[in-house]
Amino acid sequence: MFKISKLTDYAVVILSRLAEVPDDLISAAQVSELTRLPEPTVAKLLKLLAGGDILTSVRGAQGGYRLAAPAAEISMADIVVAIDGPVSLTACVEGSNESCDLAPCCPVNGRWTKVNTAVKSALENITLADMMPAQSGANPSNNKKQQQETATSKSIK
Amino acid sequence: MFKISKLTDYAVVILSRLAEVPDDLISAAQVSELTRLPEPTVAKLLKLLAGGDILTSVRGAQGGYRLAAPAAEISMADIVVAIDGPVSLTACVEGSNESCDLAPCCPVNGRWTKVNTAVKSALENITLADMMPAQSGANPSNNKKQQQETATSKSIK
DNA sequence: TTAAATGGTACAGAATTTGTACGATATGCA
DNA sequence: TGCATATCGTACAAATTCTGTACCATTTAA
Repeated sequence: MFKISKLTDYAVVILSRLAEVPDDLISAAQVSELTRLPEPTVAKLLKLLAGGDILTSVRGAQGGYRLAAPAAEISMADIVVAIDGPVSLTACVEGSNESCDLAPCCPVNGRWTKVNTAVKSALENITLADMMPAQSGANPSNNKKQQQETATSKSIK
Repeated sequence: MFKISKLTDYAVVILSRLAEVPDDLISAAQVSELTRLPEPTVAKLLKLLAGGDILTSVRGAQGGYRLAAPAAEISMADIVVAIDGPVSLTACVEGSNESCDLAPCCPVNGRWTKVNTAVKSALENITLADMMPAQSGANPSNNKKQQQETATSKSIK
């Protein structure tokens, strides 16, 4: 159904918790407690996020994880890539080496690239900071925008 | 991996074939032959597309399918919705009634809506015509629209 | 040296997607 | 009227992918 994986969803939950205390080093066990997510899953996600350079990890006793950059500099695209791998909507996207049996006669060969690029830039323009609840001084002007979604999709047809 | 379903991919292949002969009525068997896709799968897709008002169907002998609108008026969002259902990246998106166990303590509650909207509008700004190979006499006026997409998604943030 | 914590790999269960089949319904034609 | 053609709707099994968990190796502070 064209959805983001549950793990990516969890990742955002974890990251926004970490964004609240950007200077503290937090262990997987603590993150699990903060987010109420199962610890093995949390550990796996933290590893993936660290591998994607979204988190900085410190090994050894008293170690843990910390955001590698301010929340406003971490895009949704970064997170999705870290968890789910490169954004490639189909095998037909340029750069993907997967073969397509229909390639010779396929009329849309290579065309998905446009869609792929569009979706990717949509994800690049939303940051972790945008995903966080409006903090004390933040702007509370989201409600209007959210109701647009229905109207927008209707207007197409 | 954040990808579009294979069926949606097939659907675009089918639709672009049909777009080449917008006035002809074509049966599922013929579409199968044109696209080299298995017939049962083609039949299923055609049904879904007809249900989504992307194709017009004519029942009975000499019946078949035909595009319900010019290719330039069919957006990728329409196609994705017809095949995969409404675009809802996670359960947390407004409008979805799925419950989320973490709702009470979830810091990103409702925030996915922004991402959802951004992705949706990216899909709405690409039409079936954009997915087709540049035809001889076809109107080559799609390019402008495609550059808008980036601007559009930017304006979300 | 020991305990705390991450890093990497492997794996079973669950959920989703994919592809297929079958009977019902509608239409054109002889 | 009766038959052949072709869509419509539903149901289902196989295959793939996702999800969650466990285990052991490696690193570092005390």
